[in-house]
Amino acid sequence: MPQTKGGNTIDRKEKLKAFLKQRGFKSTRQRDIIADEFLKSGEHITAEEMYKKVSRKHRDIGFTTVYRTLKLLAKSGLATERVFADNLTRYEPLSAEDHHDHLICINCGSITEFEDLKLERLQEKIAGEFGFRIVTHKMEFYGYCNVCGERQRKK
Amino acid sequence: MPQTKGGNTIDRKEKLKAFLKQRGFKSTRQRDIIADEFLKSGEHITAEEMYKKVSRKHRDIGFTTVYRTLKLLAKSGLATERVFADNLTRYEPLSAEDHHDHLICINCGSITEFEDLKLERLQEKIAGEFGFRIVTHKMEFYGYCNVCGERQRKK
DNA sequence: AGGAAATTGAAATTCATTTTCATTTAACGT
DNA sequence: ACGTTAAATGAAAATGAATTTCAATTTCCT
Ligand SMILES: [Mn+2]
Ligand SMILES: [Mn+2]
Ligand SMILES: [Zn+2]
Ligand SMILES: [Zn+2]
Repeated sequence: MPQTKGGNTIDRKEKLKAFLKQRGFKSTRQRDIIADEFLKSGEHITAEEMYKKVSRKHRDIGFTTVYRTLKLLAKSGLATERVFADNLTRYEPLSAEDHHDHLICINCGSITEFEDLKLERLQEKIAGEFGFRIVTHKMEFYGYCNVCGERQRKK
Repeated sequence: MPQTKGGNTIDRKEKLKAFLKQRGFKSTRQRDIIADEFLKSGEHITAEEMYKKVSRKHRDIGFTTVYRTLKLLAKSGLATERVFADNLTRYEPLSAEDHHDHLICINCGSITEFEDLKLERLQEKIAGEFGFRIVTHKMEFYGYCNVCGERQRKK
């Protein structure tokens, strides 16, 4: 039973259905398959990657639909859009309440997540000094992960 | 005498010349003009915007040269490349030693800069807990600046 | 089942960025 | 100053991810 951030896959698919119904959108075979694959993947995945993954089993599902479904998941609150330094749009399963930031290795590309309340509070404090009301923020660290850092030191 | 971050324009143009010479690159009329306009502008400017600005006075200078010169300035350490949420590459005059982060208004687009040592230290601390060695980071706040925040409250 | 409205997927479009290539120009030695 | 060579320039073309278009298909509701 693959447990993912923010709830299990079944709960989330319910949430998607509710979202669709509420907006007058339709439940389709394609959306079901894509949401399923996506929600259990737990990655920071691009539309292209997601398309490749889905189309292995389902040749008839097109890239455009995958692309649109990921956008839809983001709008429904089940996914978050992220753009890191490579300038590709990535999606990750995430409920609206969750929040975390990222450590990105510039050597191996690994992405580590973290959550730090002190950091969030300090951000609010800094913004407050400028009379600035934060809606979202982007906090990313680029450098060497512990694996790549070790390897480098040995050289 | 327009004083810009990280030194005056003349100093910086010296630095550029040194960089060019050291690498076997050439000093050209175009590079001179573009660097001049750019260094005294002090903005977060796109290649397109910079091109428009430059080409008003110098119709013969092409977009490609502006684009390439901005990249060159970045490599020489006189400019920093930034990509904010609109996904356009912007350049700002900046010496290598300087560092600051940004508050970006999602209503009026204004960009405010700040520097916070506590924040920088906390970032190091967090990274350290993962054995992660930071090379660069991206810290951006998106929300309402004090002007737009006020206006909104009045509605 | 019937019909309106949404969805799909292939292809086309957009748009910033980057590359190509023929021509021009700067730098250096003579 | 002159010639040589390598770099720079600028127009145009290419790239590539993101987005839109549109005819055909599917879903949803009565
Ligand atoms: Mn994440
Ligand atoms: Mn800045
Ligand atoms: Zn790594
Ligand atoms: Zn504002």
